[in-house]
Amino acid sequence: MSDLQTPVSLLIADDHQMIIDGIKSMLSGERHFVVNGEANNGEDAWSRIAADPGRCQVLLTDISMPLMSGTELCRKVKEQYPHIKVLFLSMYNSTAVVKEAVLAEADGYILKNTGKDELLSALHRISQDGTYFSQEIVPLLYRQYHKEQQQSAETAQLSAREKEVLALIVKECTSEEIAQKLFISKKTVDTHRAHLLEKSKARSTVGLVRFAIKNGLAEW
Amino acid sequence: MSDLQTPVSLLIADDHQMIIDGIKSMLSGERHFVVNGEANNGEDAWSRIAADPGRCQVLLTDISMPLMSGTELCRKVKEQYPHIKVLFLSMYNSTAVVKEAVLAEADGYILKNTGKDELLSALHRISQDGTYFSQEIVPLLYRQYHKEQQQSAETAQLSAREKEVLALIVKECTSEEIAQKLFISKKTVDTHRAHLLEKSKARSTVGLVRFAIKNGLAEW
DNA sequence: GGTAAAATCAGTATAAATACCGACAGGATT
DNA sequence: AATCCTGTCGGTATTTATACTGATTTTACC
Repeated sequence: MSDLQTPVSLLIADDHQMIIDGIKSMLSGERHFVVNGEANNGEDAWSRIAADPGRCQVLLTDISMPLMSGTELCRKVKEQYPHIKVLFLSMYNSTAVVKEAVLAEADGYILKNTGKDELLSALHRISQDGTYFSQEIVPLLYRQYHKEQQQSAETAQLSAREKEVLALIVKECTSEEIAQKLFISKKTVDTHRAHLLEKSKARSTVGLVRFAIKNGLAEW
Repeated sequence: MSDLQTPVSLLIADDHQMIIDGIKSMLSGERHFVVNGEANNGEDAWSRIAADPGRCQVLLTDISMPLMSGTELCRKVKEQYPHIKVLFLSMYNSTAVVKEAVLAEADGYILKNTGKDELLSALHRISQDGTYFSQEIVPLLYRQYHKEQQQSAETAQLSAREKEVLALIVKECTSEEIAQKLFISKKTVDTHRAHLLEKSKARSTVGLVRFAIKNGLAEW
């Protein structure tokens, strides 16, 4: 994929400029990698890739970003330009988020609280057609893999409708209001709430909100 | 405070190692500043400062960290070692968080989505006995200053007890449970809740949770 | 020593959420 | 054909939260 003469080109997408600048500084001494693009949101990143797909070999992206999330960005990239490798940079190590990333066909996933060395390891592995997942999240993947078809699901896979209801709950809507907005009965909303409580193992609406936040299921 | 011969020594506290490494990389070319200490939580940072107060001239710290928050760390530092400058690095630009920082006698406050240039400007200003607050948060400070004594207070200043109750609400406790934990009547908890709803302008408990998150009033 | 805010508690009433029960239609899967 | 999941509703009952009004004590501050 790359030799010493032609470094691997990177595109960094993160809404925190400090992270971008930090990574650029870290890699400034590296001859194997060169950052030749940056974006502060998913849509911007997508435009840059679409404008010149050959310019970017590895996409280093945050999960939660404005306009377009990292996972959505990843999906689009993998669909259109499967040659581009995607490495996620995330704050969260929750099972659901990791699972989302894997389903989006990510090549790697590292946490922001890891250091320079691990970043370089990840980039090396990924640019050589490998994958790299932080040590902290490997157990999550393992557990996920082995419990996938059990309904125990501490992670819970919510249906589309349930996610819709949850998003409105987080927006401070009452069941009545949600019913009106979705053109369904309040009773149906209650049923969805009950299922959400089960799947998220929450005790109350507050728990649902926490669940939504941790799993990136609501706009913030 | 410093000349070209003796660079300004920095201590960085952030639970995201990547931020620390990023800043170190950014400053590696700078002769004016030298990072000679790092910590991943507030307590660790405090230990390092207490161990050798002369080693650190500027403390660069995150707001939300495990064990001890950045604001608490700042308070202790300013109380014991007022010569140490404190620059906050934060994800949030909410009025309440900024106010907390200012009340803790911070010398500066910059957002993580700002870049290398602004970081250097901030460090220069602060190390020369000045202050530096990100452009984005200046309006917040201004507004805060002028609306301080009005009860309109879109930010709301919660009492210690109210914060205590709010923290438990976010932890999925019911009013009953909160009452038991704080050894007060459920009725009193209800009163606190009512005041919290007023001050936060929330419609329900969900709104309180959002408020707590946005203002960094609950552990996450 | 007065004033203001905070913290405490009570009563009453309504609104909202949760816990159960049961049901049925449609779609996908086996 | 049988099964499972999703989405859709209804009834009933209980628990929790919210909206009022009003009150006392403590604390802090001027």
